[in-house]
Amino acid sequence: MGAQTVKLGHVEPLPPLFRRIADELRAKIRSGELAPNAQLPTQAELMRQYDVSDGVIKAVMRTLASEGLIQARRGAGTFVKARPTRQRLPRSWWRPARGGSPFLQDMAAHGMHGSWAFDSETVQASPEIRDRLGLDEPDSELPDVMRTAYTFMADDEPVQLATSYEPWALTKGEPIAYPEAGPHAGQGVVERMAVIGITVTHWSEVVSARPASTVEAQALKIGAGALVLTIERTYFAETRPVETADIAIPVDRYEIVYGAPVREASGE
Amino acid sequence: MGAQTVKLGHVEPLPPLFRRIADELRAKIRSGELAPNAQLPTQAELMRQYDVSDGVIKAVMRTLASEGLIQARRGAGTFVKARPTRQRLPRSWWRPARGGSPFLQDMAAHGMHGSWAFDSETVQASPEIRDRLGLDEPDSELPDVMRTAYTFMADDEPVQLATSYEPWALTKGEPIAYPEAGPHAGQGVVERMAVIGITVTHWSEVVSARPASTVEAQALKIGAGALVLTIERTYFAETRPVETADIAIPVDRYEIVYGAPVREASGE
DNA sequence: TCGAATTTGTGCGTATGTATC
DNA sequence: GGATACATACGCACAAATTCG
Repeated sequence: MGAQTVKLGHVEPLPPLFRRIADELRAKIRSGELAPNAQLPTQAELMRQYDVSDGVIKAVMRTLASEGLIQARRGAGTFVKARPTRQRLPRSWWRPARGGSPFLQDMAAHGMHGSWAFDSETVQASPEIRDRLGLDEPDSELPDVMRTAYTFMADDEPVQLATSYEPWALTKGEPIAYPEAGPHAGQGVVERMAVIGITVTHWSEVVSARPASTVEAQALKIGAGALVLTIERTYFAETRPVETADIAIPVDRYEIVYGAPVREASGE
Repeated sequence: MGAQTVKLGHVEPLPPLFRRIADELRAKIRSGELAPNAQLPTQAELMRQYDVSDGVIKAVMRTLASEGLIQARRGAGTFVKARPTRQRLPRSWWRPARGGSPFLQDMAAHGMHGSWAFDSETVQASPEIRDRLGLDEPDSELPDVMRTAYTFMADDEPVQLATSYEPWALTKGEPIAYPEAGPHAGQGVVERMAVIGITVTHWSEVVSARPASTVEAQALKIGAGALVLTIERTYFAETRPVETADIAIPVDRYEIVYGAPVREASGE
């Protein structure tokens, strides 16, 4: 049963020059003819080889760079990006109800050393965050969420940016009001909520991707416009959202892994 | 006395022109001053407004387009992209051991009509696929995997490309050898494997993102180079991989959702 | 239906800035 | 400092798609 190709009555026009050249170079990279870390011919050299103007070659370079295949270093040259078996950031289906920071657990399970920096303050939530947390319109200027910005590091390399939001109405005056201060600092949302009698029952993560913003690129030490995976994570106690977070992960160095068991049907 | 050069600490250089202009336009879009579906000034107009050359404006447009904020239509103009509340593709933690195609179930659960096209053939696996399936080097020219290429549609719009690989050694001669033929056509991997006595115990999905290839862009009806989320899915029977698939999903129209319960610690 | 005007896409050539070797 | 190499910017020409009288 081979592939079926149906030719309709119209001719595909040739792709533009820069795309055809990009295709050629991409093939050479994938085939290994251009090995990882090898230097590509200089742009001037490529202009001669293909007999095109510099604009075309630059478009080719932009294309391949946006695919993460090459990296240009000003003054040095353009190099095939080594694909050093991207680190995997496990996001376990299994989120234990006790046991400390999920991030540290995941890191430890994979032999990495995790650490983080943070910054907490109470603010008024944006409409989107209000929606995700199921909050009403604020009727005053008072803050309605605790916002905490995290930078997570694995082996001293930044791997995640996260901004977490918790309804201030839930945690105000509680010992866990500041996620990273007090006796329960550094623990996960599940554990901290348990302290104030809230049982987190499930979580949801919405995964997407986009180019990094300027600030994200700086914080993650990646090039401007490099891709990041984005995760909107929300923890629920039954139907009520109790925490939500925006997470950004650079896609060229890390990939994320989900997994779960397959089970016979049962009540839940 | 000769001229003295005094270094006053370190001055951040201004971002390049095209980036500053892109920042300005991005802000106008986010603030709503440029509403969704509104037409941007033409490139010629922008050249006058900012008093820059056409190359700069084109770079600005490329930048914003790559961020998914605008979309240019040749001959017509450039428009702010409406963000039509992206459809969510649920990827349930819960994969029932019985019940037919997971894709159809997910679609039905969200009130969409799912359908798909496919093409199966036996081939020799690439080294990467061999690695994911735990297969040995082939010692002949004989095929070692069944490859099936799928195009999944939701409400007649392509939403996923998937290429599935199953070890031929497992399924050769079995009634489920061809995933989409015979009495068990259209069922999920879990169910089909059960037919030949293999119990799928868990799954793993590695999520990443990259620009779409030319063929992917055509199949998904998206622009060349638009972003796709990629998933490497593998089903396991205990420790043995029994199926793996490469999945591509356009990021501008769909986002994927994972979720699971939080539970007290127990054996598994 | 047709053609002209408009608008974006591709390509060419040149000049200058800046980082690296 | 000099040579090399990529990044940014200017300006022009033409192609391709759309719009509109």
